[in-house]
Amino acid sequence: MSYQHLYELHASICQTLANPKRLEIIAHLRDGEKTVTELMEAMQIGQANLSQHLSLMRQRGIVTTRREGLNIYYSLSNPKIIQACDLMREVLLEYLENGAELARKESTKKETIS
Amino acid sequence: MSYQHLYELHASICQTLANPKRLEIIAHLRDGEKTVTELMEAMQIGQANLSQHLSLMRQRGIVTTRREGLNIYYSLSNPKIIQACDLMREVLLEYLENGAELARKESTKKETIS
DNA sequence: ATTGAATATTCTAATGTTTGAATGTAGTTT
DNA sequence: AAACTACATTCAAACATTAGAATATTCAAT
Repeated sequence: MSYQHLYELHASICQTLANPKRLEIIAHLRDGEKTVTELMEAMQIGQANLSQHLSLMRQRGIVTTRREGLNIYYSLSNPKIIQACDLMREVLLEYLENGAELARKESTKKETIS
Repeated sequence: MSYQHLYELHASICQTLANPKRLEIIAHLRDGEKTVTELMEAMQIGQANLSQHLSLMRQRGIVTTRREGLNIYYSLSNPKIIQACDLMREVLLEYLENGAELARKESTKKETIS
Protein backbone atom coordinates (compact mmCIF):
# COMPACT_ATOMS: atom_id res chain seq x y z
CA MET A 1 0.00 0.00 0.00
CA SER A 2 1.55 3.32 -1.11
CA TYR A 3 1.90 6.36 1.09
CA GLN A 4 -0.16 8.32 -1.41
CA HIS A 5 -2.98 5.90 -0.93
CA LEU A 6 -2.69 6.07 2.86
CA TYR A 7 -2.92 9.86 2.67
CA GLU A 8 -6.06 9.46 0.59
CA LEU A 9 -7.65 7.12 3.10
CA HIS A 10 -6.57 9.37 5.94
CA ALA A 11 -8.09 12.32 4.10
CA SER A 12 -11.35 10.43 3.70
CA ILE A 13 -11.52 9.97 7.48
CA CYS A 14 -11.01 13.70 7.93
CA GLN A 15 -13.51 14.39 5.18
CA THR A 16 -16.08 12.40 7.10
CA LEU A 17 -15.62 14.71 10.08
CA ALA A 18 -15.62 17.80 7.89
CA ASN A 19 -19.32 18.57 8.07
CA PRO A 20 -21.22 20.41 10.80
CA LYS A 21 -24.14 17.97 10.84
CA ARG A 22 -21.84 14.97 11.11
CA LEU A 23 -19.90 16.61 13.93
CA GLU A 24 -23.20 17.20 15.67
CA ILE A 25 -24.10 13.53 15.20
CA ILE A 26 -20.78 12.57 16.78
CA ALA A 27 -21.47 14.91 19.69
CA HIS A 28 -24.83 13.22 20.24
CA LEU A 29 -23.35 9.72 20.07
CA ARG A 30 -20.58 10.66 22.48
CA ASP A 31 -22.52 9.46 25.48
CA GLY A 32 -24.02 6.32 24.02
CA GLU A 33 -25.91 4.83 21.11
CA LYS A 34 -28.98 6.54 19.63
CA THR A 35 -31.64 5.60 17.13
CA VAL A 36 -32.15 7.58 13.94
CA THR A 37 -35.38 8.98 15.33
CA GLU A 38 -33.68 10.08 18.54
CA LEU A 39 -31.00 11.84 16.53
CA MET A 40 -33.59 13.40 14.27
CA GLU A 41 -35.49 14.77 17.23
CA ALA A 42 -32.32 16.08 18.87
CA MET A 43 -31.01 17.76 15.74
CA GLN A 44 -32.56 20.07 13.20
CA ILE A 45 -32.36 17.84 10.18
CA GLY A 46 -34.56 15.98 7.73
CA GLN A 47 -34.83 12.20 7.89
CA ALA A 48 -33.37 11.51 4.45
CA ASN A 49 -30.42 13.80 4.99
CA LEU A 50 -29.69 12.34 8.41
CA SER A 51 -29.80 8.87 6.93
CA GLN A 52 -27.39 9.94 4.20
CA HIS A 53 -24.90 11.28 6.73
CA LEU A 54 -25.17 8.16 8.87
CA SER A 55 -24.71 5.96 5.83
CA LEU A 56 -21.53 7.79 4.88
CA MET A 57 -20.20 7.58 8.43
CA ARG A 58 -20.90 3.87 8.51
CA GLN A 59 -19.12 3.30 5.19
CA ARG A 60 -16.05 5.08 6.56
CA GLY A 61 -16.08 3.07 9.76
CA ILE A 62 -16.88 6.02 12.03
CA VAL A 63 -20.10 4.49 13.37
CA THR A 64 -21.54 1.02 13.73
CA THR A 65 -25.15 -0.10 13.86
CA ARG A 66 -27.29 -2.56 15.66
CA ARG A 67 -30.89 -3.31 14.85
CA GLU A 68 -33.52 -3.86 17.51
CA GLY A 69 -36.98 -4.35 16.08
CA LEU A 70 -37.87 -1.36 13.97
CA ASN A 71 -35.11 0.79 15.38
CA ILE A 72 -31.50 0.97 14.36
CA TYR A 73 -29.05 2.07 16.99
CA TYR A 74 -25.98 3.99 15.89
CA SER A 75 -22.84 4.27 17.98
CA LEU A 76 -19.29 5.49 17.56
CA SER A 77 -17.02 2.69 16.49
CA ASN A 78 -13.85 4.01 18.10
CA PRO A 79 -13.38 6.27 21.12
CA LYS A 80 -10.35 7.83 19.46
CA ILE A 81 -12.77 9.64 17.16
CA ILE A 82 -13.95 11.63 20.17
CA GLN A 83 -10.38 12.38 21.17
CA ALA A 84 -9.55 13.57 17.67
CA CYS A 85 -12.65 15.77 17.54
CA ASP A 86 -11.83 17.22 20.93
CA LEU A 87 -8.29 18.03 19.85
CA MET A 88 -9.49 19.79 16.73
CA ARG A 89 -12.00 21.68 18.80
CA GLU A 90 -9.12 22.82 21.02
CA VAL A 91 -7.14 23.88 17.98
CA LEU A 92 -10.16 25.90 16.88
CA LEU A 93 -10.67 27.54 20.26
CA GLU A 94 -7.01 28.43 20.61
CA TYR A 95 -7.12 29.86 17.10
CA LEU A 96 -10.15 31.94 17.95
CA GLU A 97 -8.57 33.30 21.14
CA ASN A 98 -5.35 33.96 19.30
CA GLY A 99 -7.15 35.48 16.34
CA ALA A 100 -9.05 37.77 18.66
CA GLU A 101 -5.74 38.81 20.21
CA LEU A 102 -4.14 39.34 16.83
CA ALA A 103 -7.10 41.37 15.67
CA ARG A 104 -6.82 43.53 18.79
CA LYS A 105 -3.09 44.09 18.25
CA GLU A 106 -3.64 44.80 14.56
CA SER A 107 -6.29 47.38 15.24
CA THR A 108 -4.04 48.97 17.90
CA LYS A 109 -1.26 49.11 15.35
CA LYS A 110 -3.52 50.81 12.83
CA GLU A 111 -4.68 53.27 15.44
CA THR A 112 -1.06 54.03 16.33
CA ILE A 113 -0.21 54.55 12.67
CA SER A 114 -3.14 56.74 11.73
CA MET B 1 -21.72 32.43 19.20
CA SER B 2 -24.20 29.65 18.42
CA TYR B 3 -23.41 25.97 18.58
CA GLN B 4 -24.35 25.64 14.93
CA HIS B 5 -21.70 28.18 14.10
CA LEU B 6 -19.11 26.41 16.25
CA TYR B 7 -19.84 23.16 14.42
CA GLU B 8 -19.30 25.00 11.15
CA LEU B 9 -15.95 26.38 12.27
CA HIS B 10 -14.98 23.00 13.65
CA ALA B 11 -15.95 21.42 10.33
CA SER B 12 -13.78 23.93 8.49
CA ILE B 13 -10.78 22.83 10.57
CA CYS B 14 -11.52 19.21 9.65
CA GLN B 15 -12.09 20.21 6.04
CA THR B 16 -8.62 21.71 5.97
CA LEU B 17 -7.17 18.35 6.96
CA ALA B 18 -9.40 16.49 4.51
CA ASN B 19 -7.05 16.47 1.55
CA PRO B 20 -4.18 14.08 0.85
CA LYS B 21 -1.78 16.81 -0.29
CA ARG B 22 -2.46 18.91 2.77
CA LEU B 23 -1.94 15.91 5.05
CA GLU B 24 1.34 15.33 3.29
CA ILE B 25 2.30 18.96 3.87
CA ILE B 26 1.53 18.52 7.57
CA ALA B 27 3.66 15.38 7.65
CA HIS B 28 6.56 17.32 6.14
CA LEU B 29 6.18 20.20 8.58
CA ARG B 30 5.99 17.84 11.52
CA ASP B 31 9.70 18.06 12.17
CA GLY B 32 10.23 21.73 11.57
CA GLU B 33 9.56 24.63 9.22
CA LYS B 34 10.08 24.31 5.48
CA THR B 35 10.13 26.70 2.54
CA VAL B 36 7.70 26.34 -0.34
CA THR B 37 10.53 25.15 -2.57
CA GLU B 38 11.59 22.53 -0.07
CA LEU B 39 8.02 21.27 0.13
CA MET B 40 7.69 21.33 -3.62
CA GLU B 41 10.83 19.26 -4.03
CA ALA B 42 9.77 16.80 -1.34
CA MET B 43 6.27 16.33 -2.72
CA GLN B 44 4.92 15.62 -6.16
CA ILE B 45 2.98 18.80 -6.69
CA GLY B 46 2.93 21.89 -8.87
CA GLN B 47 3.97 25.25 -7.46
CA ALA B 48 0.62 26.99 -7.92
CA ASN B 49 -1.31 24.16 -6.37
CA LEU B 50 1.07 23.91 -3.41
CA SER B 51 0.74 27.63 -2.86
CA GLN B 52 -3.05 27.33 -2.93
CA HIS B 53 -3.02 24.60 -0.31
CA LEU B 54 -0.63 26.57 1.90
CA SER B 55 -2.74 29.68 1.53
CA LEU B 56 -5.86 27.80 2.63
CA MET B 57 -4.04 26.28 5.58
CA ARG B 58 -2.79 29.69 6.64
CA GLN B 59 -6.27 31.20 6.42
CA ARG B 60 -7.59 28.46 8.68
CA GLY B 61 -4.79 28.94 11.20
CA ILE B 62 -3.19 25.53 10.60
CA VAL B 63 0.17 26.97 9.56
CA THR B 64 2.05 30.21 10.11
CA THR B 65 4.69 31.84 7.96
CA ARG B 66 7.92 33.71 8.34
CA ARG B 67 9.75 35.40 5.54
CA GLU B 68 13.52 35.32 5.21
CA GLY B 69 14.74 37.01 2.08
CA LEU B 70 13.16 35.39 -0.93
CA ASN B 71 11.99 32.37 0.99
CA ILE B 72 8.90 31.93 3.07
CA TYR B 73 9.07 29.38 5.83
CA TYR B 74 5.91 27.53 6.74
CA SER B 75 5.38 25.81 10.06
CA LEU B 76 2.54 24.20 11.97
CA SER B 77 0.86 26.70 14.23
CA ASN B 78 -0.25 24.24 16.90
CA PRO B 79 1.26 20.89 17.93
CA LYS B 80 -2.24 19.59 18.66
CA ILE B 81 -2.74 19.39 14.91
CA ILE B 82 -0.15 16.63 14.81
CA GLN B 83 -1.84 14.84 17.68
CA ALA B 84 -5.21 15.06 15.96
CA CYS B 85 -3.75 13.76 12.70
CA ASP B 86 -2.05 10.91 14.51
CA LEU B 87 -5.29 9.93 16.22
CA MET B 88 -7.16 9.89 12.96
CA ARG B 89 -4.40 7.85 11.42
CA GLU B 90 -4.83 5.36 14.26
CA VAL B 91 -8.56 5.27 13.70
CA LEU B 92 -7.85 4.53 10.04
CA LEU B 93 -5.34 1.78 10.77
CA GLU B 94 -7.60 0.12 13.32
CA TYR B 95 -10.41 0.30 10.80
CA LEU B 96 -8.25 -1.29 8.13
CA GLU B 97 -7.17 -4.11 10.45
CA ASN B 98 -10.72 -4.59 11.59
CA GLY B 99 -12.06 -4.35 8.05
CA ALA B 100 -9.56 -6.96 6.95
CA GLU B 101 -10.76 -9.17 9.79
CA LEU B 102 -14.39 -8.54 8.94
CA ALA B 103 -13.73 -9.27 5.29
CA ARG B 104 -12.05 -12.53 6.28
CA LYS B 105 -14.96 -13.52 8.50
CA GLU B 106 -17.46 -12.49 5.85
CA SER B 107 -15.77 -14.56 3.19
CA THR B 108 -15.61 -17.50 5.63
CA LYS B 109 -19.31 -17.02 6.25
CA LYS B 110 -20.06 -17.05 2.54
CA GLU B 111 -17.92 -20.12 2.07
CA THR B 112 -19.80 -21.82 4.90
CA ILE B 113 -23.11 -20.87 3.35
CA SER B 114 -22.35 -21.89 -0.21
C1' DA C 1 16.45 50.30 -13.18
C1' DT C 2 16.55 45.53 -14.87
C1' DT C 3 16.70 40.93 -14.31
C1' DG C 4 15.93 36.73 -11.89
C1' DA C 5 14.17 33.72 -8.16
C1' DA C 6 10.52 32.50 -4.86
C1' DT C 7 5.96 32.68 -3.94
C1' DA C 8 0.97 34.23 -4.59
C1' DT C 9 -3.25 35.10 -7.14
C1' DT C 10 -6.76 34.65 -10.71
C1' DC C 11 -9.31 32.08 -13.92
C1' DT C 12 -11.50 27.96 -15.45
C1' DA C 13 -12.78 23.18 -16.28
C1' DA C 14 -13.47 18.97 -13.98
C1' DT C 15 -14.98 16.74 -10.11
C1' DG C 16 -17.08 16.10 -5.53
C1' DT C 17 -20.47 17.31 -1.77
C1' DT C 18 -24.93 18.51 0.15
C1' DT C 19 -29.79 18.61 0.35
C1' DG C 20 -34.79 17.78 -0.25
C1' DA C 21 -38.33 15.26 -2.73
C1' DA C 22 -39.84 11.01 -3.99
C1' DT C 23 -39.65 6.28 -3.53
C1' DG C 24 -38.12 1.80 -1.66
C1' DT C 25 -37.36 -1.75 2.04
C1' DA C 26 -37.60 -4.27 6.43
C1' DG C 27 -39.78 -5.30 10.47
C1' DT C 28 -44.23 -4.89 13.27
C1' DT C 29 -48.95 -4.84 14.42
C1' DT C 30 -53.61 -5.85 13.54
C1' DA D 1 -52.05 -9.89 4.06
C1' DA D 2 -52.69 -4.91 4.77
C1' DA D 3 -51.41 -0.99 7.04
C1' DC D 4 -47.95 1.21 9.68
C1' DT D 5 -43.40 2.65 11.50
C1' DA D 6 -38.48 3.32 11.12
C1' DC D 7 -35.03 3.78 8.15
C1' DA D 8 -32.50 3.67 3.46
C1' DT D 9 -31.78 4.76 -1.39
C1' DT D 10 -32.08 7.33 -5.72
C1' DC D 11 -32.27 11.44 -8.31
C1' DA D 12 -31.20 16.07 -9.50
C1' DA D 13 -30.13 20.85 -8.56
C1' DA D 14 -27.18 23.92 -6.04
C1' DC D 15 -22.90 24.60 -4.37
C1' DA D 16 -17.87 23.80 -3.08
C1' DT D 17 -13.24 21.91 -3.96
C1' DT D 18 -9.28 20.80 -6.78
C1' DA D 19 -5.59 21.52 -10.03
C1' DG D 20 -3.16 23.46 -13.95
C1' DA D 21 -2.18 27.52 -16.94
C1' DA D 22 -1.29 32.14 -17.04
C1' DT D 23 -0.12 36.13 -14.67
C1' DA D 24 1.23 38.98 -10.77
C1' DT D 25 3.89 40.21 -6.67
C1' DT D 26 7.94 40.58 -3.67
C1' DC D 27 12.50 40.67 -2.59
C1' DA D 28 17.61 40.25 -4.03
C1' DA D 29 21.44 40.91 -6.98
C1' DT D 30 23.58 43.30 -10.57
